[in-house]
Amino acid sequence: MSTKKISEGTISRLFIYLREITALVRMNIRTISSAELGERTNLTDAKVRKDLGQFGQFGVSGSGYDTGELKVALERILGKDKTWNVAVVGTGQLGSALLAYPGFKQHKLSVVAAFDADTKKIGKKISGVMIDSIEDMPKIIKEKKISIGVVAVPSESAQDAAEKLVAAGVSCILNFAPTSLSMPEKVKVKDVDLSRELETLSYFLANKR
Amino acid sequence: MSTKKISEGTISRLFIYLREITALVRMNIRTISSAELGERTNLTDAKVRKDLGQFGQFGVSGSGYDTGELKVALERILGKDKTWNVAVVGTGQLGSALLAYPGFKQHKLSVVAAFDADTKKIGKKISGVMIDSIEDMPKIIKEKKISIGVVAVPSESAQDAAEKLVAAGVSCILNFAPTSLSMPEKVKVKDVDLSRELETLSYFLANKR
DNA sequence: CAGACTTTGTACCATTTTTCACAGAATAAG
DNA sequence: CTTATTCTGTGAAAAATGGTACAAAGTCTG
Repeated sequence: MSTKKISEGTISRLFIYLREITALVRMNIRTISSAELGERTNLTDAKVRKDLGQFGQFGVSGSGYDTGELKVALERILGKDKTWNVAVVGTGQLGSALLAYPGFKQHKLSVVAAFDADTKKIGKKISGVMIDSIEDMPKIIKEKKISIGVVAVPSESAQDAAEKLVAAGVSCILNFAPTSLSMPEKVKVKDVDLSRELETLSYFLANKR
Repeated sequence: MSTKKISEGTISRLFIYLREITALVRMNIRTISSAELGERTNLTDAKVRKDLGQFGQFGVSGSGYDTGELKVALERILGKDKTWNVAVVGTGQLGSALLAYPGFKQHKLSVVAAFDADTKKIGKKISGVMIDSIEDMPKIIKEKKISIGVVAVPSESAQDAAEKLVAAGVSCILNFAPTSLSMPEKVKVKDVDLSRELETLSYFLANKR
């Protein structure tokens, strides 16, 4: 394994490159230059080369990158060959939508458990996933080898839900609650806050010249 | 207006501060120090002061920030005093969920139009919003003074949908399609790509040591 | 009202990220 | 084979971001 640490920005962009490269392969385009890949992803050629360069030398001077080769390399780098198990906490409007969301499966993530505090919901199924009691979380997380927890509860309960997930053993949290979670260093937290995205747009509109 | 450009990161954090401050005001807490605000938002005191400092001097040495005053100031800075109109293109699974999403209203965004290419859907309502034909987009966007367009169509049609929105007059795009949109400089594009967030988590899991 | 304490605003420094720019490698053309 | 062209990989410069530290300003206490 390479020793230097790769920035989150780079990782995020690698997925963008992979998406584009996959489309190119499908179109039977065999090679692409950093300049054109940059064009297609709205990034600069230098950034493309720097990002890719961190993992070795894929390019060929004078002709560019071989799409097929690059696709395989990126998939390996990005760990697209493994599947991870996911648990969703909260089965309200948002939680239910997430349970139905096909994107998890598409990205090798398998939603294998759902939890809710409402005892009336326990034992029922949503999109084929059984709803369990929060109390059974430690047992189920361990049994089903779940490593990603999705927090889809109201803000007030978000910190608590996240702590329970971490205590039960997950190492990544995907947080949909619009609140800042305090988590130990070792836990990876990813906030998905649609409100804030929307608000940023408001700011742009209010301040555009 | 201040002349220097404010970074997107700062803007995003201002909304976090505002959220926290709003909660504090509700709890009748009158002042707060940058240190404590930082604690509550998982940011450092210096960053809080630096962010706020870019818009003037709100703090009082020795006692901190007046929550009521700061709330008003932030709301003004962030344009929360105005309401913006939104149109959603695409009324499939995701589009429908967005039309039902209460977060828009909560953030002074009003979804006043929806468009779909499927003629069978036109004329129907989802969550109280009428679905119109893409052809009528220019007229409706203008009439209803819509400034934000939400792209909730499949990747293949995303670029086209975005271009139509921009041609009709919107200046911000919220893009849910997992593809990179090419847009004129002046248009603000915000990508919301749950897949990529998920994938980044996968990468973290695959490479955590 | 003096001295101890708190807390801001900012200048300075460190680190990370982005951009620039160019030597050298591969290709293409005559 | 030689020359022109394309395009990578990467140092070095520049910009952005984040963190430290402290003077100055305000508050609190007796």
